[in-house]
Amino acid sequence: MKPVTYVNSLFEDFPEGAQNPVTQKSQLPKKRSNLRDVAKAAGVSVATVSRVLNEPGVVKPDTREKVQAAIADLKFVPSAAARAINSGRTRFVGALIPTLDNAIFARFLAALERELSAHQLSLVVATTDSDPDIETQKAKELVDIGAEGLIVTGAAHNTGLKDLIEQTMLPTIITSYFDRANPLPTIGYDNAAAAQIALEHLADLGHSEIAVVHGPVHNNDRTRARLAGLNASDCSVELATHETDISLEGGSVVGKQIAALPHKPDAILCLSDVVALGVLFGLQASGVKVPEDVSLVGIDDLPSSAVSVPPLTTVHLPVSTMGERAAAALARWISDQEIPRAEMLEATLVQRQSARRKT
Amino acid sequence: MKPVTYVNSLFEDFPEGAQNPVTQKSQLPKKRSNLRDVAKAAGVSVATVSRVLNEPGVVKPDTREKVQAAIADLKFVPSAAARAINSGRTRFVGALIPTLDNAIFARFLAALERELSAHQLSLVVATTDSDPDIETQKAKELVDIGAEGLIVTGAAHNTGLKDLIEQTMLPTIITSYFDRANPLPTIGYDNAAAAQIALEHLADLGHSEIAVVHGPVHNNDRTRARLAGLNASDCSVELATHETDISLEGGSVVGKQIAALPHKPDAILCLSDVVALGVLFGLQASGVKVPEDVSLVGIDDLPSSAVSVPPLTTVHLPVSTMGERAAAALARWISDQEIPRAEMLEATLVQRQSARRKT
DNA sequence: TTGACATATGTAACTGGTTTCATCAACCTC
DNA sequence: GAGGTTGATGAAACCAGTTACATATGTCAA
Repeated sequence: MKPVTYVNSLFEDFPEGAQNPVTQKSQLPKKRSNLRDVAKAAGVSVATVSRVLNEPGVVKPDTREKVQAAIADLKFVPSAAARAINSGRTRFVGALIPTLDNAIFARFLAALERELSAHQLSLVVATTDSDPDIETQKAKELVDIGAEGLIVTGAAHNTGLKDLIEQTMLPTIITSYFDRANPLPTIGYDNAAAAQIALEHLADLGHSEIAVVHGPVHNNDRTRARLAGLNASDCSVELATHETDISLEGGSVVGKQIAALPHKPDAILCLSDVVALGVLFGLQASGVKVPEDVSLVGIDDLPSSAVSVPPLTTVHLPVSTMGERAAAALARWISDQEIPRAEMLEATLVQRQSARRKT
Repeated sequence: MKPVTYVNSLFEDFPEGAQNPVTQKSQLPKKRSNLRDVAKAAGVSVATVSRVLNEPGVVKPDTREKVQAAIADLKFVPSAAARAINSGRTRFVGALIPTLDNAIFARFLAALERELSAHQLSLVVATTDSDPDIETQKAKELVDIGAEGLIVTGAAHNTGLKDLIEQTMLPTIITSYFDRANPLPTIGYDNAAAAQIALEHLADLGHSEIAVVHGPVHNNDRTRARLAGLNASDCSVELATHETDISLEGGSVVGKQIAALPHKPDAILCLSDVVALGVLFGLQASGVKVPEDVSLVGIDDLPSSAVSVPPLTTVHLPVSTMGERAAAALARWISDQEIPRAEMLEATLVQRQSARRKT
């Protein structure tokens, strides 16, 4: 074991301009003190120190004070690992998400973290870049450092990850996706239905030539499910699909392309709001007006969608609720061995001003 | 110790419509197998099993295979805690950030996580809502679960956190802030200078009446530093400050307020880009044109700033670089006990189309 | 044939906590 | 005053790994 050592001057000020020069190592290993040290210093047994830490009520007040003094004196900090080895609990779970760059995942994580925190669980975040191999790799790392459970995005994973989950029997919840028949519990929404809601709204408004802008279908079952929903719809519309990056830039590029089209579509359906906002910017930069010249709808309902000009008609995906539910379900799975049931959350249309009736 | 138990049917399919009903607990505790079990099954000693796990090269191929077979057979997964207790390493660090809702932190985290991952470190995220008490609380939880280091935002923290860091001697790096004289290493930019760059640009363009829109100053030393930079500037301009939430909505509200003003400012300086984009939306919704009627600049340089209409002139803050540097520095601090030096990253003006010369 | 040395494996101590069980004193009851 | 109960504490086992050291076997040179 390499003892962690410190330079003593860490908390002293150093002169201005003397660009903190401490690049040498410490001379005094000054080993971190442990339970035994504290027990010796306080003149009690290790059991008593442990009790002071965990059930202070059962030790006599003056003994307790002696121990606490020793703890403070030795700057004793209990080792998380040693505690974990006995309890079998590490008190954290891992979340595997494609990216942090899309606000939708940031919102999801925020809710997840909030609810996990309420259950005394911390959250380790790992981004996968939508690559199943990276996903599996990161999952292994999470297991390796002791994650007690996993939150994964979508239902498509490579066999490495499935094997890992099966072998370790790690409580794992699938989010952003709903499938009652999945062997692992899914907590999410029906992506196909969400896309259909958006499409039907456009059809209701009288639009029949619709451009669909979506992110990469490769390695993304949510996008594929949404596209499948569109194709399965019985609206009599004509769809032209455009694949691009799920980013403002990606959307903007497509927006400009569509603006340059000799024959423009009646409406544009973007399979996520970031892309929709990007398309809006791209159109506006090209002088195309929304919704006067073309209607635009998205899916997600990001905060930006409510304040953009015009505000974006979109399908609200309850990602915050999803985060809360997933966190609560995982917490109970871990603490009570209660396997969660699948939960479907409702996606709902939010009508704003970016889509209007065809004139 | 509560053994973690599982329902055996977890990976079996269940009939459609029978909404997975497994809410009962398992009958067979089926204790997780450990090193000793594997050793017994393979007919070798625990040391050999350990070697197969950690230095496979030194064990004879056929012994190794026997052991690996036993590992696979018993679905053995080494305990992270037991490993950590010997190595003293838990292989993860914590990051305390105000919120995930602002894309600037999401971008920072993404870079941080990427670089930490390259150093075999995982990242535990904790959001503080800019509340120093929550921050301290979460920091304690992070230490409690074994974080090997900490990344914190800004230099203002309550004494609880400072004591914790001092007592545990936990490697801790301050980001989003630069101060060579801080006892803890800071890796960030000069917030005052960043604000001055934006202000000087507006002054250079001939603007003299400038509205400043900023987030809450309470508990936010970065905002305060930026405001201080503005006040310390020798530009002969007149500043009117507006405080609002750091969000699109917050900015939008102020944008509408400014649009309704009988006497409008020449220019608007927003101390963060989210707010600037919100202001832009608010102005546009009120029929005020940027930059024709009023110039607008932000600070941060978010992806959205490059594609908005008009694209936003802003001050680029190198948060991705900051994330990488902080991760690298923390990783070396942890593994080599090498205390990082403070690093100042340059903030630079990015001229786009939202600010123009006063006519 | 023997000593030197490398290779492969096992034994047991060790990490830093928690927890069971035993001990002992003080108090209460009959 | 004997016997039972309660409260406070300690000794030692235990968790699941790693690792220092010892041992056994095999190879090669002298």
